[in-house]
Amino acid sequence: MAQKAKKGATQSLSVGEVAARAGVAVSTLHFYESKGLIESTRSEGNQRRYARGVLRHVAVIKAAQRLGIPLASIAEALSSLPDGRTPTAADWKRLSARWKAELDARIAGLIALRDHLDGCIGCGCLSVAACPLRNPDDILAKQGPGAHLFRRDGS
Amino acid sequence: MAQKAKKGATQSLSVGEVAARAGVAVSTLHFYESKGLIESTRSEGNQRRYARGVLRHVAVIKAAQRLGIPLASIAEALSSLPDGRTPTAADWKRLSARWKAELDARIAGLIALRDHLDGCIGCGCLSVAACPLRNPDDILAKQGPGAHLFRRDGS
DNA sequence: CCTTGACCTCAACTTTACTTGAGGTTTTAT
DNA sequence: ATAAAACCTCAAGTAAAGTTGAGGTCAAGG
Repeated sequence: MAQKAKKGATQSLSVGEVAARAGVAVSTLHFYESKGLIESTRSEGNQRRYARGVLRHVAVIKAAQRLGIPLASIAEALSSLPDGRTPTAADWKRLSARWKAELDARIAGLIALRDHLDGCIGCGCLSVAACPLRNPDDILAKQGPGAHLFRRDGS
Repeated sequence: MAQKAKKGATQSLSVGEVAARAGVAVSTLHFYESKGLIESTRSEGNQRRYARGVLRHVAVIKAAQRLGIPLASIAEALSSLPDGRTPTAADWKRLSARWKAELDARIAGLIALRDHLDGCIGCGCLSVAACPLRNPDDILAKQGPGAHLFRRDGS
């Protein structure tokens, strides 16, 4: 549990330190790196060393995930940052605004779905062609949840 | 594509007919059956035969899925019906009311998340300990989305 | 020195919800 | 009667987001 304090040289962080401070597992950091979400340099002994900024980087990733954004989309968004730099406040503002729009859309979809459900509770027809709860061609499918709750594509 | 009209004897449906009418793939019906979500009898030649009610059964499953309910929960809910009978309007009313509550909770969680996001867009701190967007211990995590967007457990 | 604890790689496993394919049988239509 | 369409089973593949394990290396304290 307790992370042993390394010597003062905290200019770069080890994977364990990042994991502890960012609140994720070491394996997750490995995984993120394999997906191009974060970067690291290596020590002489081939161990990962991270710049302090990686903590913020991970923070952005986790925040986006809580918004329901798939990692692939997050990776894409982060790759739009110059030099793969650590997201600045301005970057975060831009990214979060973009993701907020998706969140809004999802909320709207769920609310529409709920409204239909209210009607369908009394109705009970569930017709493939006519029931808005069933019909995937109506507005709900345009932005709503479903089997593909959080669509991976940008369509 | 076009489903050839079978002879008048539509007392029981073949898997292809059910697939066409319910709007799902044949493989999906096999899969649902393997999960105990639907049932079938067999013809002399070992082919699946479904009662008409299976269409409604599939309708309920699909509707629940659109609400974001995982198949395992749907299976559990359906198994609470006497004899695994086809859901009646009353059954659907009960089930959909239950699922509506989950939907409401999810919407509330997303809205709370959005509100926090609004604040965080200007803030940008994303502190692991203090930022509500990051902190999994706050109210959002109690009912909200996240990595585990639609929780599988009943907790 | 030498034992831990932290780290390394790579492969395989987990879950959900299905789809795809191979190899073989049944039904239906002509 | 026969050919085509539909069906059968079972195994394996897919995608997302990681986790777990095996086998081996690195670093720091006593």
